[in-house]
Amino acid sequence: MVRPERRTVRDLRKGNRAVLLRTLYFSGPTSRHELSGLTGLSAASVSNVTGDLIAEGVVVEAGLVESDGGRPRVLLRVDPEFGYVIGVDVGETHVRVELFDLDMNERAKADRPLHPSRHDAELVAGHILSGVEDVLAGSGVDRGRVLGVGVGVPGIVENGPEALIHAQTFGWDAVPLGTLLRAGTSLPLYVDNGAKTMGQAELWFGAGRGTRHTIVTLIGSGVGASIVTDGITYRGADSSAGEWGHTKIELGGRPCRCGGRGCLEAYIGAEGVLARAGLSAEAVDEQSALSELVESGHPVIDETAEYLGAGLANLINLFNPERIVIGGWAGHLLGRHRLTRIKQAAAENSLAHPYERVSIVLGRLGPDAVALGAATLVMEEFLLGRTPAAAPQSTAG
Amino acid sequence: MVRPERRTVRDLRKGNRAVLLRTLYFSGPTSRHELSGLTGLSAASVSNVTGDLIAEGVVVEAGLVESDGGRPRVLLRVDPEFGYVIGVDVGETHVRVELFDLDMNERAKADRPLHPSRHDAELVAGHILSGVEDVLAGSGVDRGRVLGVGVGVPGIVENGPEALIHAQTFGWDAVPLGTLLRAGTSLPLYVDNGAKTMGQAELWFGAGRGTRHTIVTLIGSGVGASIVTDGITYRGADSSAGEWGHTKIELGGRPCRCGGRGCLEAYIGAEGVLARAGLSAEAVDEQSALSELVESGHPVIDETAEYLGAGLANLINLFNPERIVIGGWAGHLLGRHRLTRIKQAAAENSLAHPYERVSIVLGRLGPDAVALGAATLVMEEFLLGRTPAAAPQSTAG
DNA sequence: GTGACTTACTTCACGGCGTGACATAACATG
DNA sequence: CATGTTATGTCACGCCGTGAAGTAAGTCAC
Repeated sequence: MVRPERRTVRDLRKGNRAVLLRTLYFSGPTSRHELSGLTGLSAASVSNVTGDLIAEGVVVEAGLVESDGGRPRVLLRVDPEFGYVIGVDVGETHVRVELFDLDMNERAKADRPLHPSRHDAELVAGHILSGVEDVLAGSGVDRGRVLGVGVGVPGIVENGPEALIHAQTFGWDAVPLGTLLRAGTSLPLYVDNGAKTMGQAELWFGAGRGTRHTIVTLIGSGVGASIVTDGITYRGADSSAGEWGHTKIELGGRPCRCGGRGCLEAYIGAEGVLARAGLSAEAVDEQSALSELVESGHPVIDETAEYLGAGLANLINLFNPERIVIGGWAGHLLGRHRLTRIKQAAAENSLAHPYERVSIVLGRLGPDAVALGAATLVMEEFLLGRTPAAAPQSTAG
Repeated sequence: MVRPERRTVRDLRKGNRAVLLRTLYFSGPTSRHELSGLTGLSAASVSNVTGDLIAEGVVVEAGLVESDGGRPRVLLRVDPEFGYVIGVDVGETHVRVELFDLDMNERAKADRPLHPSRHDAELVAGHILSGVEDVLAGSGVDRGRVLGVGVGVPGIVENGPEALIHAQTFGWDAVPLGTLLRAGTSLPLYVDNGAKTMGQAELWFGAGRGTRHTIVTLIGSGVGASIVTDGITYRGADSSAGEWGHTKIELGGRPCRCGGRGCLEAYIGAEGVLARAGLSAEAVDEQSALSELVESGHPVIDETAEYLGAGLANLINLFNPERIVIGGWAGHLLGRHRLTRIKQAAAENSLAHPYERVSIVLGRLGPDAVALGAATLVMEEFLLGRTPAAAPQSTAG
């Protein structure tokens, strides 16, 4: 049931400010005149609000456009140096911290290796915190100009009053990562599942750009998905939506590392594919082993394409998306070599109507988009006008 | 990507009016004072806006509440007689038209039998139109006071400029039902899939009341689902989302009437269950045959509960809902006798965390809620302030 | 150069909004 | 009937977006 909220005349301004800021951000350098057309706001209001934005320093002028007989348009853009955002990718083998300007240019980076069997929460939190210090030092960016830190983690992120993380592969059960980090920094924090952050990166800057009903799959050793419904990453009742990897595709089928049977992940996750080809994921390097199977045309790969296509078909029937993006390193590998077969299997296993509507494409950002996506969590807040706009030197919590 | 819209100071009023109207509708008789607390609006604004609503005739006073020493509160409520809504259920064997007042009390009803093999679009449209005339005559309600007609149909409803319906079981391929109806009436029309309308009925008045992340399943001869994300029925890119029945639960498994294999519907749809028990759906009466199987404890029924549970588990993993409502006549039958088993299967096949969050319950409105739900489509528009509020005698298109 | 023309932007008065402070209404109690 | 209490109505205020009118800043013809 829709639960609308009351609004005051001031929310109006906040909303229109956000509309303008977002348009400016995604449509690049734009004149006030054009903005008026894009947003539907009157020229007067555009002038008024952009005036505020310029006074705050969020927006700057960016040159003129020559005219053929009139006053030239002044181009406006979000000042990429107005603030900075930090994205963190917590993976199986590393913690990666990246600092971006508002144009999402990477300005500094820090990597911390993780031993695949040691993922203590304190260790990871420590790596994140020291990584943040590193990128601050490395870029020379003042701490007060950082709008926040986004963190993409594996597993389920339960967004209550304090984010709790349940990550089976890390042995994390209700780890309060947010609290751990907040003890070490006063920067605003946003924690989300890594598949969802990667999905948001593809949605904003990659193969999902411009779409509103989109699913970004993340196929690596494990399998996940980010589901975007009507432009918003769907999180469900407590943020664990999108566990596509553990939906059943073959009831009572192959055992999965989640303890269940017949999960999609057991068939199309890298570990599952190798196992089906008779290889132990522990004995070989996953990535090169899978690559070899693909190159050599091993029959298991065609079978995998079938399963993947059927898994996508289920998403198509349930969500009726306009685009499906295949991501993750294993997804890229399979997609590059077997996209036609995957699409064919998707077509065979979905209803004609929704299948016609969807385009299935490969991710454009590569498997390293998790940190970028995590940074967009901060950016999202900024565009909604919820971050301290003109943070002087403060370190808001 | 979120696409916010500019707003003017007038939208503000419209929005707050809608907030108030909706609160009044769902919270029953309420005083202005209480409304202020419920909506967050100031007492002054509540007075102001309710004044408008009363002047329009939408809202009426509904008695006083005794006080212990102060001015008594005046209770307000939406006038159930302000207008009327019509809901239509287009099923396999009948077209049912019902007229409700705004409190959703049924005021008149018309039934038109349909021969299971004759579903010409013109015939159905004719039944709907004559049914509408019947309920108008039967209730004595003036045509000008009808806010609109909602229609629930089987199959996929493609909501473009003109609703196109693709219903395999009816042999409908892109039938422009909206256009057909509009030729015969000038009442506002809202067409949607029957599973979705039933879902909205359960969400508003049944087992889903008060929830925001909800899935209502419709298990009859066929299988569908209505997916409510964040309070809104999810429709996807072109309204065909929720085709749960044709997701694959057993790749390459039993043939389904959709032409595919291994669809959930082939296992838990009434027709599929009977077929698995060796009965032909055409030779027996589906409902009594299934009922008999359930009563006699046929092993196929336990198996069906397993499949159903696994199917629900997939929804739980993907959507992380707070509630799942089992509806449809076959769903009721199975749920009444095998709910524990179904839940157990759902638990076994879903991740622990999202499973803990969800409650799986039986529908409360019975299988006949399709027409009621279709009427809520009109009600929804009314509460958003999009229907001609004080329709004098007109017949808006 | 200069004036006419064109286009982009700014200013301003206006009507509409929600709000808090205050006024009033409508009851119970003593 | 006075007093206290609570619900509701009124009003001036500050803020909003808008259209109309004004201003800025170019091109172009001559």
